[in-house]
Amino acid sequence: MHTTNIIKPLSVDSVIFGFEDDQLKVLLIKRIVDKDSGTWALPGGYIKYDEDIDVAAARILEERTGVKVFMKQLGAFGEVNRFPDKRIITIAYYALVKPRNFALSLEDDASAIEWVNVYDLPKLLFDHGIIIEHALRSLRRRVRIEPIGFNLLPNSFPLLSLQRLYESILNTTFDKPNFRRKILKMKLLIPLEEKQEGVAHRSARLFKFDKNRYDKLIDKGFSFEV
Amino acid sequence: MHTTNIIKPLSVDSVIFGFEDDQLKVLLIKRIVDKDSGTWALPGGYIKYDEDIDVAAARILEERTGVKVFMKQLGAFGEVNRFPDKRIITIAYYALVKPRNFALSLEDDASAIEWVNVYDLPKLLFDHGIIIEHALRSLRRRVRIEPIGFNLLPNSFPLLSLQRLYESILNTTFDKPNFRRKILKMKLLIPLEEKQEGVAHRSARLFKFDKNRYDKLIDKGFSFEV
DNA sequence: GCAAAAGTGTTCTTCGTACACCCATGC
DNA sequence: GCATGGGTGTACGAAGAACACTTTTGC
Repeated sequence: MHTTNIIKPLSVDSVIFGFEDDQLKVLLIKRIVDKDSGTWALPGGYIKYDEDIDVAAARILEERTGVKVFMKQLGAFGEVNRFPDKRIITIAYYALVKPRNFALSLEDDASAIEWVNVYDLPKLLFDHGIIIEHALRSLRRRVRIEPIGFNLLPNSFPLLSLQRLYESILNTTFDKPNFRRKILKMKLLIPLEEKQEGVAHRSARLFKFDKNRYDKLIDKGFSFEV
Repeated sequence: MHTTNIIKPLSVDSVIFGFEDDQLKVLLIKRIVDKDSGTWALPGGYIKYDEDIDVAAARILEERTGVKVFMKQLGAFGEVNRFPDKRIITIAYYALVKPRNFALSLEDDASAIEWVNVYDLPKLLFDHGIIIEHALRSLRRRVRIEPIGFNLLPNSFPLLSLQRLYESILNTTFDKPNFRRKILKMKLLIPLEEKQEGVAHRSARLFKFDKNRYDKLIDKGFSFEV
C-alpha cells in the first residue's frame, strides 16, 4: 500500500455482502502477523489526496480482496474513540456481490480472507461490528424497494432461491405461492428454457432478472416492492 | 470560530428543513463581505480533533444560526474537485425543525440568514445544491415510514396542515377524506379541545402528536406509513 | 348567499394472506 | 412409497381510491 499522499485522518471500510449456501454473508479479513492478530476486520484503507472517495473505496477493496465492484456509501463513522490512539474517521461503503464470480485474492500472505455468516459474526476490530449492523439495516430498507437482491444471485436462478434470499436478508419467511405470484406479476424476470439439474425433486424453471425491463417500468412510475 | 485543533480536510454541512407558509424550506447563509459574497451556502464548518462528528455538526450549526437541534447524518461528499484549491471532504447532516421555535442569530454582521423555498433555490456554493438534493431524497424516503413530519409542525395543528406538509415534501396531492382517515386510524394523534381561531371557514380541531403512543405501537410491530 | 375548509359516508377495486391441492423427481 | 420442492387455484378480508354530500364559519 502507498503511504504517501494520503489523507491520514480519513479511512474507508467496505461491507461486502454475498449469498452462499442460503446464507447472507460478509467478506472479512484477518491479519495474522501483526498486533491485531486474531481479529477479523472489514477490508479498508486510506483515501488518497487526489482521489474521489467512491474511487478510493473501490480501489482499496480490490487491493485487499481482488473483488472489483462499485459500492454504495453507508456514511461516516466518527466517534472520537472509535480508533485507538489516533483520530481516524472512516467512511463506510457496502455492496452486494455474487461470491462465485470472485476469486478472492490476498495482497500478502499475512492475511486470511473469508465469507462469514452475517448472523454469526466473530469479534471484530474497532467499531466494525457496528458498521456491519448499519449496513445490514440499510440493506434491509433498500432491498424491499429496489431490485438489488438479484446482485447476490447467479445470473439464472429458480424462484425459491430468490425467496430464500429475501427471507435471510429480512429475517422472515414468506408464503411460497404468494411470493411467487408477487414477483412474477412485476414482469421483471425472464423465464428461461433451462431447468434445474441434479436436484432430488421436480426441477424448477430458471429465471433471469431483466434490468432493461426494470428501467422502462421505472420510467412509467413503477415501484418495486417486496 | 476556533481555528486551532481542527481537522482541516474534513468539514460538516447541515441541511435544515423547515415548514413555513405551506412551503418546505431550507436554512441558508450568505457571506456578504468576503469573496463568496452573493452566494448562498449551507451552514458549515470544521470538525475539532477531539469531537464526535455528530457533536461537531450540532455545535457548528448553533454557532452559525442559533439553531440547536440534533441531526441525522446524510453521508460524506468527497469528489476531488468539489472544493476549490484544497481537498476538503464534507460530511452532510440534516434535520427537521419548527421555524417558529428558533430566533435565528448570526455570529457576525457579515452574513445574512434566511429560510428559502426548497423548490426555488438560488445558486449555491460548491456542491451544496447536490447536497440539498440528496437530503431531500432522504427526507422523502424517511418521512413516509417514520413520523418525523411532526417535527416540522407546531405542537398542535389541524389535519389539513399535516396533509399540506406531506404534499409539499412528497410533491404530490392527497384526497382529504382518505388522508384524514388514514392518519387518524393510526391513533398517533391526540385530539385537543382547542380549535383554530380567526380563520375564514369552519374552524378545525387541533391535534397533537403522541410520541409515547408511537413508541408503544412500535414495540407491538406497528409500522408507520403514509 | 358565497367561498373555503371541516368532516362523514359509501362504493368499487385491488391486494395481501391463508391454505388446499396436484405435479415431478430422486431415493 | 415418501420426502421435497414446483406450481396452480381460490376465498376471505383489509386497505386504498374516488367522490358525493352535509356542516360551520367569515365575509
